[in-house]
Amino acid sequence: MNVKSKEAIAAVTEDGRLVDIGEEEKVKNYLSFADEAGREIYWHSTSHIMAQAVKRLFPEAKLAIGPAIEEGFYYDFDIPRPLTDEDLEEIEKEMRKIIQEDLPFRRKEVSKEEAQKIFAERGETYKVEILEEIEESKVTLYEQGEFLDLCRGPHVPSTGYIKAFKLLSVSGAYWRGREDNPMLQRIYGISFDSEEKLQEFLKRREEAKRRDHRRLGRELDLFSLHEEGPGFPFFHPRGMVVINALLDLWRREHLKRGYQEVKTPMILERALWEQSGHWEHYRDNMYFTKIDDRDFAIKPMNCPGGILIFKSQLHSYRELPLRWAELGLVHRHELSGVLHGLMRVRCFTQDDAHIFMEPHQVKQEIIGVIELADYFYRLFDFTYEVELSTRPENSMGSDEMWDLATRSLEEALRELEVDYRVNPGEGAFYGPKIDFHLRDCLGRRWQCGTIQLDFAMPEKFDLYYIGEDGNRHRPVMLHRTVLGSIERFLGILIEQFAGAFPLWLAPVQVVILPIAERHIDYAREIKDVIFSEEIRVEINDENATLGAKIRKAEVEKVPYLAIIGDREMENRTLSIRKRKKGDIGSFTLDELLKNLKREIEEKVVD
RNA sequence: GCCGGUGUGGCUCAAUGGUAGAGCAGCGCAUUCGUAAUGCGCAGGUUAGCGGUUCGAGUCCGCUCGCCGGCUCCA
Repeated sequence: MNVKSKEAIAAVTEDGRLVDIGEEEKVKNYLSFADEAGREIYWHSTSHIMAQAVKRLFPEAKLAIGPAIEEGFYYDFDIPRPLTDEDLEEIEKEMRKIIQEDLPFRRKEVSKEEAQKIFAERGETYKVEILEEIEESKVTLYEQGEFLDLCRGPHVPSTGYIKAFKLLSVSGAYWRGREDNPMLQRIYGISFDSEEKLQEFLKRREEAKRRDHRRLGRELDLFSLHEEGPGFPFFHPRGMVVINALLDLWRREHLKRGYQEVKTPMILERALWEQSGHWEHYRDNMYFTKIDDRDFAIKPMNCPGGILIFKSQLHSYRELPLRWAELGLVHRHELSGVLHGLMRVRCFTQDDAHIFMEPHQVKQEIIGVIELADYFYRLFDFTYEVELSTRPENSMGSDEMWDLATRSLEEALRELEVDYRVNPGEGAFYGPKIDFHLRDCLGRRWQCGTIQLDFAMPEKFDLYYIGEDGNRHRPVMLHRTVLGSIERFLGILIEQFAGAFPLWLAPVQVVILPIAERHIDYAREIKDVIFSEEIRVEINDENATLGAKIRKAEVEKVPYLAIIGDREMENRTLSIRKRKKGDIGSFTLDELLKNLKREIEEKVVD
């Protein structure tokens, strides 16, 4: 938008700064709600309106921060009383008034000291605290009516610009995200430039709930969760079919890429975990037990086990890189409040692998893992986000080691031209990592694949191989997952497909529906043939109408239904119904089998 | 772990402090049916658990546990 239209809410200057309408000089273009930056301004402005409403209703409330987020905005308040849903309605009502009043957002530039004085007078202790950390001598304030906030801006010209909004939820949030700080009340909301868009958003959110893996997992009889094992999921026969179909492919692809499979015990002596550094850095997340008076730990990671295998033999440089994959069941004591269906659990199966290699092989191996992860994610049309996490505070190893490891990861990402974000201080305690994040049906991001480079563990365990020169050399170790946790990945898969898995993953691929009792024998014959072709087939011979059987199969999201009545028996054919599409016509058994096999082989995603 | 909410048959939900009920699913019987729900019947609950208030608690209060939405933390 180069011309200032009536939808314009802010502007971008030629040197790339975002400014208010009215402040603009040398404008490159104007922003509206249609622009990402415009939406952010719109949402941020709505958060100011919400804060104003809260201050009107709760004059004692103290303001913390109120940014725009990916979808919407929030504002944190320190209010003595917990807010209820009724309070939210009152706040919404007040916001409507403020929007009606069409108060202009006024920008003011003041000195930092002056700002501190203003906020101190108003009792806004959090704002004063924020000001203490601002280095610039000048700060900007935004004022609409009686409301004043410390803010960089820009904002929409006036409160009347906000056309439709809704407050979505209240929840607790630590001041500055630190556990030891007081807990504030955070109100989440969203706004749009039309009521229709708001309604569409709310509808989309409602529909997303129907894709929730926790709901579908129960409805499709894939898994269950029980009070008796919080965070420890139970997989049912149908869930295991999906997992095993996935793992079949996983094994084939790993074999193809030169991996070998290993398996290490779930319980290992505490001394091992002390040596690996887990005792020092990861103890709070571990479970412990005692056997014959010796202390053991339930493994939270698979690496020490893999290391013991490595150390069980002398290795030559000719063997490297050694790629050892392990579907390892790990247990981690996660805080009770973070458990979430299959996405966040206390025991999960990592599709782990440890690669032991020579230093010069590092980049190539990282590239290999990135490509493998990409293969799996593309298979399901997942879009994913990549993050590079650097050295955390509580970590082991030297700075040089960390620099080298971090650089290697960066180089591999650059070589493959992968877009990524840097996450400072978020690496593992033994090395930096590249993480792959997938999104669930509500847009929440979950880490799945990870590539962690580790120079520390080989040191701790004195790992070595014999080089070409006949001397001992230290291998570099790489920890990685591709799917991440099988549990989490299944959760994402369920939500991605809303339970309607591609044929190759579907727990039941074909259901045969005999129309009347006299068709059952023939239907069983057909079933046996399909079954012998390793296709997961069931027969619904219960005493119900065809319509009812079809409905049941559709609800269960079975990809193909084969209907058998008098006509089919006579012509030796099957009437085929495709999930969500309906009747697709008559096929001979051979034709059906050929089509099914092709669809399975090609792993068709529709 | 923290903040808030919440917990009634397998599932979805009813029940002014006064006898716990419905639909779906399940089971039985009848029906033998042509592309998303055939009919009738039966069974199923110490209202998450423990304690308290009360003549009387699913309902009010307290504690514990689970779950939901966030925060923090992570695959």
